[in-house]
Parts: sequence; C-alpha cells; structure tokens
Amino acid sequence: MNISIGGLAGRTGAKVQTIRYYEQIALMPEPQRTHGGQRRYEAGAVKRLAFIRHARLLGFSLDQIRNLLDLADHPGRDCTSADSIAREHLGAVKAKIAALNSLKKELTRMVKTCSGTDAAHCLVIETLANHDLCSSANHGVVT
Amino acid sequence: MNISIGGLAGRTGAKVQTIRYYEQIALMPEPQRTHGGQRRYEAGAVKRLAFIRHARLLGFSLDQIRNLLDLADHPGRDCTSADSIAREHLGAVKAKIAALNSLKKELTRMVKTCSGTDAAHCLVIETLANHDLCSSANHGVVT
DNA sequence: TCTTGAACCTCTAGTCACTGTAGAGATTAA
DNA sequence: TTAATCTCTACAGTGACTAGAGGTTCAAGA
Ligand SMILES: [Zn+2]
Ligand SMILES: [Zn+2]
Ligand SMILES: [Zn+2]
Ligand SMILES: [Zn+2]
Repeated sequence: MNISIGGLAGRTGAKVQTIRYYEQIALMPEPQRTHGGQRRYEAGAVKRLAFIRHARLLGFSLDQIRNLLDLADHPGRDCTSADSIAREHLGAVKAKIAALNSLKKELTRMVKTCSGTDAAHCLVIETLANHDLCSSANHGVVT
Repeated sequence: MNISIGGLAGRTGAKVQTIRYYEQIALMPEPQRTHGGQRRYEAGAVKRLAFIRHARLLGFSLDQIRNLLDLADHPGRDCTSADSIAREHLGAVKAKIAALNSLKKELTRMVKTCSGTDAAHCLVIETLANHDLCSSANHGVVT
C-alpha cells in the first residue's frame, strides 16, 4: 500500500504528530521507511490506528489500549483479560456517573428551591455556607 | 479571635499552603498581621474558607467561587447571578453525565454480550475494531 | 531532467486545564 | 527553645498530545 504518514492521518483523522507519538510509545509499530527515511505504512496500520482512536473515543487509556491491542494481535488467546479491561473501564465510568449524580442532586435542589430574590436569602449561597443543608455527606466524592 | 494560619487550617481541613495560595489569588482577603508579620485571622475567615471548601467539594471552580463569594459579601444584591452560576455548573454536570451514560451503554453491551472464548471472537475486540457495531455515532462526545 | 514547494524528518520542550505543593533558608511566637 | 510561620520560586500531577526549529525528501509539473 505504501501510505505516507500524512495519508494515514487523513484516512483516520489522527494528527501526524500523534501518529509519531504513538510510535514512540510503542502503540504503533515502526513502519517501513523509504530510502530517504520517510515512513510508509501498510493497510494494517490504518486498521490499528482506527482501533486506537475508537478505543480513545470510548474512554480507554493508552495503557489499556496497549493491552487490548496485544490481545487483538493474538486471536488465539483467551479474551478474558480484554473483557476485564472493559469491565474495569465500565466500573470507572459507573463510579464517575454515581459521583456526578450525587452532585447533580444537590445542585438541582439548590437551584430549584431558590426563589431568587436577594443574596441574603439565596439558597445557593446559604447551602454553600452550610453543609448541614446538604442531603449528602460527601457529595459522592470517592474517598 | 486571632487565629494563626495553622489554626485556620486545622479548623477547616485546608492546608496552610493552600490558604496562602487563596490569599495570593484574592479568594481570601489579606488578614491582620502580628508585629512580626504572621497572619492572624478573625472568625469570619473560618466561615469564608469553609464556604470555599464546600463549593470546591461541589465542583465549582475557583473563578465561580470568587463570584459566589462576591455575592455572599453583598447580601442586598439580587442573587440571580449566583443562581445562574449554579445552573451553569449543573448544566456542565448534566452534560458529563449524559456523555458518560452513552459510554456506559456501549461498554455494557460489549461486556455483556461477549461469550468470553478466544480473542478472535471477542466482542470487545471486535467492537473496538469496528465502530459500525456501535449503536451511538459519537459516544456522547460533545463536539 | 530540473525545479519547486508541500510534506516529511528528528529533537526538544511546551501545552492544556486547574489547583495546589514542595522546599530552602530565615524569622517569630509562646 | 523549637514548632510554627514567613517569602519566594519553582515544581507537581494527570494523561495525551502538540508546537516549533531547522533541515531533508518526494512527486508532480514545466
Ligand atoms: Zn438565589
Ligand atoms: Zn454539602
Ligand atoms: Zn471477550
Ligand atoms: Zn463506536
């Protein structure tokens, strides 16, 4: 295929510098080079980079992606660890949602209840000044 | 009251350096000083710092807190802007929740459906390799 | 074939978005 | 006497990029 780094960038939506960075941290393998030293990619590189970008879009860290790619490179292996990476990520997402829901609840109450007259009787201000007015003890902050 | 900076820290749970930092960015007013130059706080400082910490716990930025404190300092003013800061923050929280819920949905499907045999037939790997298998086009990413 | 200019190369260092934190070296309070 | 405080400067942390300088290569058009 002989795709240049710019061609790869164009096909995947990644930036050229990002591709070089991925190579540097060994997420992307070192491609062939022209006689002059420029990178030339095969079709597999497009797939691999698309995989990375999709995983990033889904919130996986580069470290997690590195492990997932390792699995994808060895189709014969048991996929348990891939599934557990996904489950781990799902757990983190759920935890974030729970914390944010706790915040949302508190903020909603503050905003809804305030009649909106002067600051002396503003429920927003009052609540911030006095945690006892809150229903949650820790606002979902994981300790 | 004549509270030292360490006493203020102990009463509020803030670190000494953080209190100095808040003074530096004008979130906390400059306190009285002893003849030797050490800070001495009044009771009001405890309340103000507690307000800041509570608002931080609720996820407000220091900039938002600065504005909220300004309102709290002028009880006669209309509290509309305080309410709108809280509403703005609530909106940000809701947006984050929505994005995370989109992720959660996708991840849940990946994890649930995979039978967990070899990587060649792993739904986690397959989904990451092929966005067409996803139900959401953008995974809730705000563009 | 020659020219030309966009695209590529490496390497280093910076950004982002924010909010703190850490240390050094000197002084003060009780 | 000694823990606490002072100022000042610079770094941290989190993770994933991103920017620029200064030089080289490729490919297409004349
Ligand atoms: Zn109000
Ligand atoms: Zn509270
Ligand atoms: Zn699987
Ligand atoms: Zn997808």
